Amino acid sequence: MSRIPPSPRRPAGRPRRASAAATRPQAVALLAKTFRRDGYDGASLATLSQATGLGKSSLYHYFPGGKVEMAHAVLDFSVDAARRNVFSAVAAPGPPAERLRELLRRMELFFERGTSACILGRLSASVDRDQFREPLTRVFKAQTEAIARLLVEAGVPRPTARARAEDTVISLQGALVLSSGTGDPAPFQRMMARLRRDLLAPVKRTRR
Amino acid sequence: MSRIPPSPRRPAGRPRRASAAATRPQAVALLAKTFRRDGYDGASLATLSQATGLGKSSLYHYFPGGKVEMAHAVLDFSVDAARRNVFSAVAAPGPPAERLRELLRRMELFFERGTSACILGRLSASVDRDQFREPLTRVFKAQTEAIARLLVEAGVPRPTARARAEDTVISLQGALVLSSGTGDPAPFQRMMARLRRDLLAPVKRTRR
DNA sequence: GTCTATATTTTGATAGAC
DNA sequence: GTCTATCAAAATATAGAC
Repeated sequence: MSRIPPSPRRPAGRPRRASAAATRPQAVALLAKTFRRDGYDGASLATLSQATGLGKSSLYHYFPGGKVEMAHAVLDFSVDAARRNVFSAVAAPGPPAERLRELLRRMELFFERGTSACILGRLSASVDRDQFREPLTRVFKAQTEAIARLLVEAGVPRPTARARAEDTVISLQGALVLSSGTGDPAPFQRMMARLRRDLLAPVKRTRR
Repeated sequence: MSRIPPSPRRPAGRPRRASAAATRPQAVALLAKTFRRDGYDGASLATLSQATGLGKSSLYHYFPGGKVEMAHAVLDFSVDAARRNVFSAVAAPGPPAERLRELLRRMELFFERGTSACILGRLSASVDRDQFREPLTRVFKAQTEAIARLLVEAGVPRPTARARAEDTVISLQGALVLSSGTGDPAPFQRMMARLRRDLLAPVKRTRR
C-alpha cells in the first residue's frame, strides 16, 4: 500500500527558495526580507533557510548566535540601508523643502508604496522585543532627530519640528500596521500624501 | 537519589498563572491580555494555558479550533470592549468637543497610558495575518468612521474629518509600536497630547 | 563553507480516565 | 469540564563528513 505523504504546510505565495546567498551580506539581505514579511516570531529557521538557500548549518556558521543574532544583523543592515537610501536626503545639497520632498519620496519607495513592512515594527511586536530594545530606541530617536533637523532648516520652529518629526515616525509605523493587517497599501499612501501636505504647514499662533 | 528537575524557561516578569478562568468569557479576557503582550506568533499554548489557569484540553474544549479560534474570540471580545469603553463616547450626549475629549481620555486609559499593546496591531503583525484580514479591515474602518462622525459633528468639514480620523487610527497604532519597542510609554502619551491639540484645529484654506 | 543527519525541546493538538 | 498522558510535527540547535 502506498501512503500519500502529507504535503508540508507552506503558506501560499511564499517561494520555496527566493535565490541563493553566496556571501554573508547577501544572506543578511534575504533574511531581512523574510523577517520583514513574517516577523521575528513568525520566521522559523526552516523559513530562513529556504529564503537564503542556505542549510541551517550554513546559517549557524554565519550567525553562531542563531535567530537572535540573525535579527540583530538584519537590524543593522536595514538601518544602514535606510540611512543610505532614505535619510541621506536630509543632508543633501539643495533647498530644505526640496530635500523633504525627496526624503518622503524615498521613504515611500523604501517601503514599496506600502506593500512592505518595517523591520523596526516587526521586532517591536516580537515576544522577545527586550532583546532589541536598545537598538530600537536608538534608531527611532535618530530618525526623529534627522527629520526634525530638516524641518528646522525649512523654517519650522524647533519644538514644532520635534513634535512633527516624532509624529512622522509614528505615522510611518502606524500606516504600515494598517496596510499589513488589511493587505491594502492605500492607508500608507494616504498617510504619505498627508505628510507631504502638512509637514511644512505654517505654525498656528498659540492662543493667549 | 532525588533528581532536581530543570526549571522551565519562563521569561522574567511573566506570571506563572495570572489567575484561573472559571467561564469562557473570563478565559477570553485572560487570553486577550496574553495575545496583546506576546503577539499571536509569540503566544504558545503553554503560555496561554498558564495565563488562563486552564489545561490545554480545557482550552480545546472552549476553542475546538485551537489558537486561531482563540485569537478570533479575543478579537471579538476586544472590539466589543473598545466599543463599550471607548467609542461609546462618540454617541454620548453633550457637545461634540467634550465628547472628543472624553473619547481621547478613554483611549488613553484603554491602552493603559501606553504600557499595553493593541490586539489589532499584534494580529496585523502576525505571520498568519491573512486569517484575520477581514475583521481587521472592518474594525479599522469602523473606528475611522466613528471618529470622523464626531469630528464632522464638531464642525470639521467631512473630507478633513475623514483624513484626520484615519490619521488618528494610524497614529494610535504607530505610537503603540514605538512604546512597545522602546519599552517607554512616553511616545504614546505625547501622541495623545498632539491629538488633543490638533484634531479640532481650524482647517487651513487651500491655496488657489 | 556547505551538506546530511541527528539531537533535543517545544509546539499544536488529541485520547481517554474521572 | 478538567485532568494526565501522549502524539506527531516542527522548533532550535549541533555533530561530523566532505
